[in-house]
Amino acid sequence: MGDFNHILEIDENSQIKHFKKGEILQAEGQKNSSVYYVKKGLLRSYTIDNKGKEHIITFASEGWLISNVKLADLDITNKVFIDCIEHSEVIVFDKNHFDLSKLTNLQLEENTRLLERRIAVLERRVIMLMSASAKDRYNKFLKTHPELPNRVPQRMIASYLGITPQSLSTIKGEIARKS
Amino acid sequence: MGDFNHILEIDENSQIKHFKKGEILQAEGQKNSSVYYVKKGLLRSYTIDNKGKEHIITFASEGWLISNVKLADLDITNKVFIDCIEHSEVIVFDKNHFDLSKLTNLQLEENTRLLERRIAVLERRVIMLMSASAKDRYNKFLKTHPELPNRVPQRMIASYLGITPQSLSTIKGEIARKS
DNA sequence: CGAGCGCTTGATTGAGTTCAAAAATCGTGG
DNA sequence: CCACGATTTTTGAACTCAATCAAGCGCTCG
Repeated sequence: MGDFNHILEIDENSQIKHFKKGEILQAEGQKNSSVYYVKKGLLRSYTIDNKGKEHIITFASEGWLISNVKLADLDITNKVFIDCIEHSEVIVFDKNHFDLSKLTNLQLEENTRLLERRIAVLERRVIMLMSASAKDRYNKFLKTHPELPNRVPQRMIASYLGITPQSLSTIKGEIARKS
Repeated sequence: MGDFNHILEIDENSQIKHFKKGEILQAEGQKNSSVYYVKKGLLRSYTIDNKGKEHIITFASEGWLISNVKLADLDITNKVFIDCIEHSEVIVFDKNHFDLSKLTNLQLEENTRLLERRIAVLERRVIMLMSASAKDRYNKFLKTHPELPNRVPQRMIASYLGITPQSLSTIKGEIARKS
């Protein structure tokens, strides 16, 4: 994740916690949303659409931050869940830790870089979803996250790619048959 | 766009410019990317995929900022174009204006809020693309951008929604027939 | 050992694309 | 201001990719 040392300093507003596989760190609409830094393990954030389907927004493995975006000024509230795919060791930052007015200039700069990185990732994902076939998206996923297929159930990868588990299975079959 | 007065202060690094319809403000891979605030008119940012198809990332009408995200630390460079849909009056901020180390704390806070808003919008778009049909996406678009259909060619709306102009035309026909 | 969950595989269906051509609109120069 | 060419939009037919429906297999965990 780089060297965001200042923003990740552990202080009175943060603590190390352990979560078991399947544990929910943050449920929908939770008020005081935290920011989580994954020391070890694997988390995911996802929403549930109005048809009851899960859509994974991000995976966060070792060294990554995960959080819901706080939107004081916007009526849009993305109902986001965060839970645990593997047993994980996580630094939990109280929202106060990321309270802008309490941050130093250096911390704000680091935070900005984190946000910009996230924007770039999201933009690329939007473009992928609009332009690439399911197979292309899966191949791209394998390139950018080569280690995840071993750690994440297929159905979650499908959910991340925006396709059904059945389609992903078929795609995998086609790829395997070629080689 | 809210009240981002501090970050939008005009200084020696910014200037007001007029652009004609069709003019390109920023071409792919341009080094010193600027940030544009639309006083009047309409801009768009878009990419071109490897099949040569345009995909619109954002529309920016009066009161909105538009820019490419700068990613010093990431190998990913989204090749983004910005051009003019209507004759527009734009404040062009030199990249130095948004040079983090030169910003005050207050400006950094405002910048952070802008970035977070953008993330929320992008996340919702990702979820939309993964869960909603073309018709649903179009209806949602009409709700959130009721004025744009009068100002933007259909094919660009289609490009924004991730569908072909033909499909959008068909969808519009269906909607019209119902009422 | 059996129940349940996840993955695979195949048949069918449907939303959206592609290809093609006609109709409408826009823009520009005379 | 009109006319003509260019671009956009509409419409229709054929096709394609991925979703849905459905059945069967294999593994794990209780």
